[in-house]
Amino acid sequence: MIVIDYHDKRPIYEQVIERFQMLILNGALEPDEQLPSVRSLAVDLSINPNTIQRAYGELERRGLIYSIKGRGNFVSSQKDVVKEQQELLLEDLKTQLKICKESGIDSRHVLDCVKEIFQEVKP
Amino acid sequence: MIVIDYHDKRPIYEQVIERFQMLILNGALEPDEQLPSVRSLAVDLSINPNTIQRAYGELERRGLIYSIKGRGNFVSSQKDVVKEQQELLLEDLKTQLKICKESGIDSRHVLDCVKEIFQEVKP
DNA sequence: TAAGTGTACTAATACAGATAGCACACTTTG
DNA sequence: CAAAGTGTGCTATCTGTATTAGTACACTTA
Repeated sequence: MIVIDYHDKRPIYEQVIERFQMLILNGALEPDEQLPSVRSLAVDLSINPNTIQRAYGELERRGLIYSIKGRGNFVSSQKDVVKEQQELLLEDLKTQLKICKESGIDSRHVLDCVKEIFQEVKP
Repeated sequence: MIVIDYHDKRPIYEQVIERFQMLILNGALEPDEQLPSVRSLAVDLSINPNTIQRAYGELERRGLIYSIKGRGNFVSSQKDVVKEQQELLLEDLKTQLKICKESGIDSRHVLDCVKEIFQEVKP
């Protein structure tokens, strides 16, 4: 379910956050579905439980999951939160777009990238 | 010419690199134009000369500038390098686009962002 | 009761960012 | 020629963060 890329220079906990956030935002993980326990996931990924806990803590802070002591962590069921996090991703996208624009890249090249990633683009 | 944003969590030298790269890629800095000296820029920005040197070293590694001992650093005059760096920026953009797509964001919303940043988009 | 779970805390290690200071070679300018 | 400015390289130090390790406690489930 989760894969750590050690060639990625970002910290492990950030990778865990990003992966779970994707799975929640695109609906692969359904509301109230249980996440792997802190300890079991730590064993699976061969990393320290503290690192997983840190990631889960951040996901909870974002409202994407909720935790129940002694039971586990579960996917949040609020659609507002999904919308909100997607908006934040679009803000990041805008930042990258601005960099491209201010670096003299033509909008045509940018649109080509969008088409390439999203395959089909509605007119 | 260069502004450091201390609310930006990225390291200072990366900000310096990005700012100069933009100025070079969009043509604000012309080929063979001299950059501020390591020491003078360090004084201007109130940061350590080593940090500037690190940024200049990376810009030189990318082929965007060249340095002459005892004289200073100057903007490179090779257009290939500009193209190459713009391609790298587009790769970063693709990465962000993939994240958006895999997070269940519709291509319409992405296109809206492109339109917003680039104002006018050719059909 | 025992096992599994979340949570909180401390300690230790490792690395990167940034600063400080120094030394040397070179070029330009007076 | 001498001085000032420049790039370059080096070491040392401080700070913050990431990560691991270990422990302890409260809660839930089987």
